[in-house]
Amino acid sequence: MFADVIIDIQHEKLDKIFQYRIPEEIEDKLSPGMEVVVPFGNGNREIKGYVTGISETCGYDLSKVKEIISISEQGVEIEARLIALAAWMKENYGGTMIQALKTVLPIKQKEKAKIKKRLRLLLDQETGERQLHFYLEKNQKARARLMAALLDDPVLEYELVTKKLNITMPVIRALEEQGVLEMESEQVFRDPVKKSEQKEEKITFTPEQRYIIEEFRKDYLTGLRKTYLIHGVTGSGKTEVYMEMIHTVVEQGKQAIVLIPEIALTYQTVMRFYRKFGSRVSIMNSRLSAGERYDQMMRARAGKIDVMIGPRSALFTPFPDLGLIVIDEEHESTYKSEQTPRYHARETAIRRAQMEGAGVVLGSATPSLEAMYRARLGEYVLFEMKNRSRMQQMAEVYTVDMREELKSGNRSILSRKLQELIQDRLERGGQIMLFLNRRGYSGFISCRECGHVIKCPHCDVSLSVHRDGRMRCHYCGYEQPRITVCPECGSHYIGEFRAGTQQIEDIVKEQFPGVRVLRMDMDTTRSKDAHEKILSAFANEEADVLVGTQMIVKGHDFPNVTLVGVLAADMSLYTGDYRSGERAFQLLAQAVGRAGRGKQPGEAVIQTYDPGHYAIETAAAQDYEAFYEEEIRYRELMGYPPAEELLAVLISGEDEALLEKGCHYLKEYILRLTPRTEARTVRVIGPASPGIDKIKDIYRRVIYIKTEQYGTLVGIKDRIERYIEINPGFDRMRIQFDFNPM
DNA sequence: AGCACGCCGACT
DNA sequence: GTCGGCGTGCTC
Repeated sequence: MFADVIIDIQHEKLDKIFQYRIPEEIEDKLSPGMEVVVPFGNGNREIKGYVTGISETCGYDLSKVKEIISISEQGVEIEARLIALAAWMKENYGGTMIQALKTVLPIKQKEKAKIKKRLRLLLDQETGERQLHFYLEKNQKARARLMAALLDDPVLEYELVTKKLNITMPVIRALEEQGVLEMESEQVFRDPVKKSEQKEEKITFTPEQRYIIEEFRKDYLTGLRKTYLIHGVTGSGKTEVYMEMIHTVVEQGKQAIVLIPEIALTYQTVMRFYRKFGSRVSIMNSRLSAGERYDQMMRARAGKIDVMIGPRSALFTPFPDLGLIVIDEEHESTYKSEQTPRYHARETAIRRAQMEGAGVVLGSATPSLEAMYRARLGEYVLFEMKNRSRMQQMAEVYTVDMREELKSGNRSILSRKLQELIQDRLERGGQIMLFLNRRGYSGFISCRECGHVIKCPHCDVSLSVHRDGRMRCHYCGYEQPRITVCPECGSHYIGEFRAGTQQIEDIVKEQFPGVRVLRMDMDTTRSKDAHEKILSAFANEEADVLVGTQMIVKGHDFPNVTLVGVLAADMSLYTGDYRSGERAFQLLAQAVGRAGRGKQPGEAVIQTYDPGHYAIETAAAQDYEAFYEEEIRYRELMGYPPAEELLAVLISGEDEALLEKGCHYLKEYILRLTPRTEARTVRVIGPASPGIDKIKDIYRRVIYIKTEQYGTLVGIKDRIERYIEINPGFDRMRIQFDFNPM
């Protein structure tokens, strides 16, 4: 008997299956999912590996096949279930089995968040120079190269040294022994949440809450496992409902996973779970160290935890008896993975639940079109929560047409209505949130005369102007001084387009002297705890106005905020993909929902150049149903998901001409494939450039395939995978699959 | 990633 | 000649 083993070495070239002979003594003990020790390489050094399958035959030269040394102590059956899930992911989302496995195995995750190693120079500049001369004299080129680099910059990333400088480990070790440098690895440990007072609040549920809790309980206790979609307006108390459901599950001796978008994973939310479930709750977030993450997974596996809260990756927590998966803010795009396999946590959760006999609960104030569509089809049970729980009223919303503002001579970014309301709030001591989805000091630069936009020479995205007078590319970091003359037509009428959060901050300060403003965007939250610091400062009413990007509208309750201003609603409206309407609606609805979370009623102002757009109209009216009806009609008409299924085939490579040719052949192949499969119902679009068609000198193209059956797309994906393996030229391109991209 | 192997310049 | 450093190729 032979075992398929994936070895525990982090390197692309070794990212494949190796077959080993299974010694007789362990033959009946070994099963897929177990951790084993195997001999590897010339020196037969002992390496950990994971068994993914067992077979009678061996596809490799038998004389070269080695034997498994032993089974690692921890090897448990739970991973076997996750391997089945990984296989499903590979099948449905594309990529290799290894990629899928790495996504799913908690052990692999530990490696994924690899520790950054660095080299630090121990000598001072003078001794260093002498050492450099010494190496040069002895003609030790590699050592000299490293030494010179260290003299330039005394701390170097290990990756940079090995990849860019082409220095190998023995060289580094030699210098280390000579006392020239030291290796250091950064690893930050900290407690997930400090143990604090654990007192359970007595909550009285609204009739809506009670109904859902009871219905779920009835189903669960009679052994029914379904997928539920809770459509609950902001402030309707979804979290309390989740907690009661989890309580039901935990009572039965089972465990629950709660997925939350990373950004909403706040101290407040977590504390609520802590108060209810005490230390049987564990939290995972990106700030936990690799080791700590691993510990959490092992605690879960050992049955020491009942509830795991975390982002997308927490979905693979190896609980011994999983009972429920909750996905909060189900519509968030962070639930879709950006790396192969590009899985969606919603679908994958439903699959895992099915395999392990668990239930799934999806919750959102603005459910994704997909989820609502499935609910309407009867695949999910739909629950509605239409009332805010603590007798709060919905905010009053005003839509302001900015074209009218301009006509009346108001050239400010703030409309008169908004200015008036800000003034009113400042006088009455209420807090204000101003929301704009753009980063930096201002936007891109364009020529008023010929329309030319200044772009990054490598990435084909517009450069952003920063306050220091330089223009930067947000993808590759390229920068150049600010331009004053149009390089195309020579015009001097060239300038910034629209404003950024920093500019808004300045304008507000100027227009309302003495106002206390906090700003939250990519620039101000770069440092570690900046995010929480800004939010808690605002919550403590240390500022009157919070100006920010997307991140300020997600999941935070500020009871004293009674005015929300959306400064440029259109910005998310025309991003050139079919989800832009949905995204705009969600963003606006969320922003509006931030107003009036306390005792006082709230108001919101939406500024737009297109007040008649259905996404803006329905968001202002806070009418999800109306939005859904309009949007689904558009999707059905155009054949977009969820009405039809869409597969994006992403093709990238350094050679543009080769890429064009590859795309052409690929499209031809797909077209040849389709008449045999599903006649005319399969449509192939492209190849086109995705939004940005060049990043870091790598060209990108995309071919879209639309059809009614998901299965058809999976079939096409399989055929393409085989096609590119057989045909030459494709090895110099990268091909990825993205099902129903977000 | 980490090990063996083989090439190549420098030094006895 | 031989020693030691450095690049290359392979791993079931």
